[in-house]
Amino acid sequence: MTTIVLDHRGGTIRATIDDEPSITVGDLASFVADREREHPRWVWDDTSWWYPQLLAARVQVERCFDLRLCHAILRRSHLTAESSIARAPWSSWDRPRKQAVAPSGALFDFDEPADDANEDPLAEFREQRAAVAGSAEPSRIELLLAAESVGSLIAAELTFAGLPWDATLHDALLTQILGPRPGAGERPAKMQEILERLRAALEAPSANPDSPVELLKVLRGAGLNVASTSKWELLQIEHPAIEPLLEYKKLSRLLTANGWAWLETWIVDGRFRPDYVPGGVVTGRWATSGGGALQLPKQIRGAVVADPGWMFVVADASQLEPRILAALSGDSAMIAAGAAGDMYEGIVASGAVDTREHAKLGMLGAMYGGTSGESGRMLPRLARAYPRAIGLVEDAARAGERGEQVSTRLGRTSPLPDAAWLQTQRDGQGELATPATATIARSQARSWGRFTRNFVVQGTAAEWALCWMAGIRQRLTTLAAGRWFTDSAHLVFFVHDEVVVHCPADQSEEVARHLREAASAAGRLLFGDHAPPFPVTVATVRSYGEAK
DNA sequence: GTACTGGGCCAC
DNA sequence: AAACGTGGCCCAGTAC
Repeated sequence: MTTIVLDHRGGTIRATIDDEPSITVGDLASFVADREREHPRWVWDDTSWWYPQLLAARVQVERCFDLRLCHAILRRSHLTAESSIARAPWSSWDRPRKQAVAPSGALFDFDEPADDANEDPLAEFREQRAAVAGSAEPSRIELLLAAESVGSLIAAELTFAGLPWDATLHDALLTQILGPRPGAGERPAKMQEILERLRAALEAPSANPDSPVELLKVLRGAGLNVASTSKWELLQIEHPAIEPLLEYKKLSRLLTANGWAWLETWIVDGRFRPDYVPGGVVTGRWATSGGGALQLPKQIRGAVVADPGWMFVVADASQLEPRILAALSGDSAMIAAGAAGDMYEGIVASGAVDTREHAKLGMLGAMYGGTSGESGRMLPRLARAYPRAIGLVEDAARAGERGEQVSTRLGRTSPLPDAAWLQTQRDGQGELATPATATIARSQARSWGRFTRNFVVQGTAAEWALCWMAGIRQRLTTLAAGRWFTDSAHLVFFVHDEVVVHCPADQSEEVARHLREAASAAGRLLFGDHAPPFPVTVATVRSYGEAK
C-alpha cells in the first residue's frame, strides 16, 4: 500500500510518497483527490486539522494514520513500553490536538505553536512503525492504531454531515412544555406558574430555586429535613413543595440545557454539528465539545427528524460492557449466558441470581466497583457463577489499588496515578501513618482501583465500538458506489455504543443488515473467530425520538 | 470583566 | 449526598 506523509510546517504543504524525495503540494484538495484513486494511507499529524478542509472541498479519504492520536497510545501502551516513543521526553506530539471545528464546519484560527518546527511527521511515522514492529504483540497495537485513526476520519465526517434537526419542531416542543419563548430575563410562563405554586407551598414569596444554596435554606426554613436539594433526596420526603420543585427543576433543566439559546447556537441549516474528540477520554472513549452531544436528552430527540424521503437506522449494542467482559475474560459460563439473547435473562436462567434486575445491578456493580445495596449483595453470587469474569475486574481493581497500570484488549494502557496519590499512599502506609492517614490512603487506593477496574471494560468496549464504526463506514462506502458520502447512507451520530445512520428510505433494510454484520465482524477483530455474538438492537425510524 | 469551584443533572 | 465508572455543561457564587 502506498503511504503518503503530509507535512504543513512552515506554511508550505509537502508530501512524501513512500520513500521518494518530498514534493511541494500546490492545491491540497486536488492533490489528495487525485492520489486517493490509488487508495493510499494518508499520514498526517492531526486529522482534525487536515480533514475538515478536505471534506469542505468534497474530498473524502479512505484511510489515514493520525500521528498525534497514535503517539498518545504508543506513549503509554504496555505493548510498546520499550520503544523510543515511550522513552522519549515529553514533546509537541504529546500535546492535545491544536485544531477545533466550529459548528459551521469552518476552522477556528488558532496560532501555530512555536515548537511546531520539531514535529517532523515523517520521522515520527518511522518511529511509530518501529515501535509497532518491536512490540510483543504487533497485531493488537496495529489494529488499535488503525481503529483510532479511522475513528478520527469518522469524527470529522460526522461533524461535516451533521445530525438532521428540525428547529421548528424543537421550538414547538419547547413551547408545548415551557410555554412561549419569554423575553430576556423572564421565565417561561409554565415555569413561572410552577414557581408561584412552589413559593406558596414554602411560604417564601421571593424564593429563587435556581440557587441551590438559597433553596436549601428556604427548604430548611419550611421545616424540611434535607442535606441537599438534589432530586433523589427530595423524592424521599412528603411535602406539598416537593412536586412543584421537582417539576420546576425538570423544566429549568430543559430550558437551560436544550432550550431556545441552545437551538440558536447549535442548529445551523437544519443540522447539529458537535465537535467529536476521538481519544478524548482516558479510556479511549470519544469526548465531544459543544452542544452536549453525548447527553442529548431523550425528551428532545423527537426534534431529530430525517430529511424527506430519508430514514434513520438507529442501532445500539445490547449489553455491550458485560459482553465485553465475558469475551475479555474468556469466561465460558458468562459467554453462554449471553449466547441466546438477553444476557441478564441468561444469567437468571443459569441460576446465579433470581431476577433480571438483580443480574443487571450486580453486573454493573462488578464493572463499576459498586459495593452498596443490591449491587454489592449480588457480587458473591456472580463471582461463584462466573469466576473468570469477576476475577478479571477484581484483578484490575487490585492492580489499580497498588498504583499499577492495566490495559485493554488491544493494548491501550491506563495512566499512572499522580505524585500526590503516591505521597498519600506513603503517608498512609509508612511508619508515621495514623489511623486517619491510613483511612484516607485506603479510600484513595480503592477509588483508583474502581477506575482501573472500569478502564479495562470501558476501554475495550470503546475499541469494539471503533471497530464497529470502521466496519459500518466501509460497508456504507461500498453501498454508496461512488456517490458523495452524504448523498447516500452515512453515519450522522455516535455515542459510546450507539450509532445513527441517515439514509434514503429504500436503503434502510440493507443498512440494518450492514450494522448487524459489522457488529459481528468487530467482535471477531477483537476476540478472534470464536468471539461471542455482539447483538445490536436496530430501529428504522423517521425521528430519533421513536427509537427505543 | 475573567477564572474557577461546587451543586446538580443529563447521557452511556 | 453518596453509593458506583466515564464524561459535558449550566447556574450561582466567589476571588481577582
